[in-house]
Amino acid sequence: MKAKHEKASAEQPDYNYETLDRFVGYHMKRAFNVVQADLTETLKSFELRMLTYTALVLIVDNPDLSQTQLAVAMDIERANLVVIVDELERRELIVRDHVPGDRRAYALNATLAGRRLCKKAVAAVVAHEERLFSGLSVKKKAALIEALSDLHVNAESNE
Amino acid sequence: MKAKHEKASAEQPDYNYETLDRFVGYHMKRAFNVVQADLTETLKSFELRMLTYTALVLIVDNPDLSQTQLAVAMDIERANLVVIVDELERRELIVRDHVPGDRRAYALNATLAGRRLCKKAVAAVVAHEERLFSGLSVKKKAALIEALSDLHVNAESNE
DNA sequence: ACATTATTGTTATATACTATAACAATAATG
DNA sequence: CATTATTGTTATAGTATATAACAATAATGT
Repeated sequence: MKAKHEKASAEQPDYNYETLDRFVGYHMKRAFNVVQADLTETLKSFELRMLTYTALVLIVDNPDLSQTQLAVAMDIERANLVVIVDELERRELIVRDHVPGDRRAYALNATLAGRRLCKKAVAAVVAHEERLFSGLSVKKKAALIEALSDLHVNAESNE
Repeated sequence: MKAKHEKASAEQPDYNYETLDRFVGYHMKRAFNVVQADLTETLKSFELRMLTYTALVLIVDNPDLSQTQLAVAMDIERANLVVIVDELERRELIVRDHVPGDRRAYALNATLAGRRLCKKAVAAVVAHEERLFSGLSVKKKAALIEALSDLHVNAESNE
């Protein structure tokens, strides 16, 4: 008989997950934890976090975006966007350009340094996903993306 | 031309997501946000959060679980489990039973009230998932679960 | 039997994410 | 010109997550 402190075999989980295993949401959470942990490591060398990375990518792909539009695109509250934009601006990766005719609004634009860092970070995230999803066929990966995007794009449409 | 403050058509998102859309992780995050928001609403009437719900389910399905085992099962730090178990204990949904021969450890067990609440909460989560994934065929839902669980179960095995 | 090492649960602390409310400045509307 | 709405910001609170350190206690090694 094993001593009590010996770790249970990793290949043979000895917990009863029968209830939780029925739920897609549970698997989504656990799987996303794995992805997020690896993504966090991947982005660390660029001194980016998931939110600042996402914001940078969206600003690069959508010149002249306003903060409100960026918050909507990221599905976060406007108030919580401020520190994200502040950080990207402080690092001179983006600028808050003034909008002619509207003194309230900014037009967010990436700098050259921002676009360069973005390109590198995207390449690193591509490698991170290739690593994580290497066991998934191209067909299954496409199906996964389709199912997940159906879920959140439809939810965005219903807002 | 539309006035500037008019909301863009919801059916026709006018953002360029071409970079982010390539990433499974991005879709996982966005889709999970949707699931989590609905789950939060679902659990609110039971005064449960996702973590206290998960803990309760695991304790019901695994009598005599230790706190360390529960933390492992939930993939969270032992330190962060304390307030979760505290709350379930305070609500008399679970008890911290002593372990004969080991004064350090507890055996976590659900009370009758805990099992009853768990049963109702699980039923509500079943309905929440049926609502959210109604557009997904049974086959596709199974494929989604398989892909996601492959990802996180494999990661758990590699720890 | 005793010293050493490991485990269990806890406390403290820090960071990040998320939600809500309120506000000033400014634009749009009536 | 008064009223309403928008943009961005500040403040605050709650939750989740990570790390370090510790006391009490069990397991291990000699």
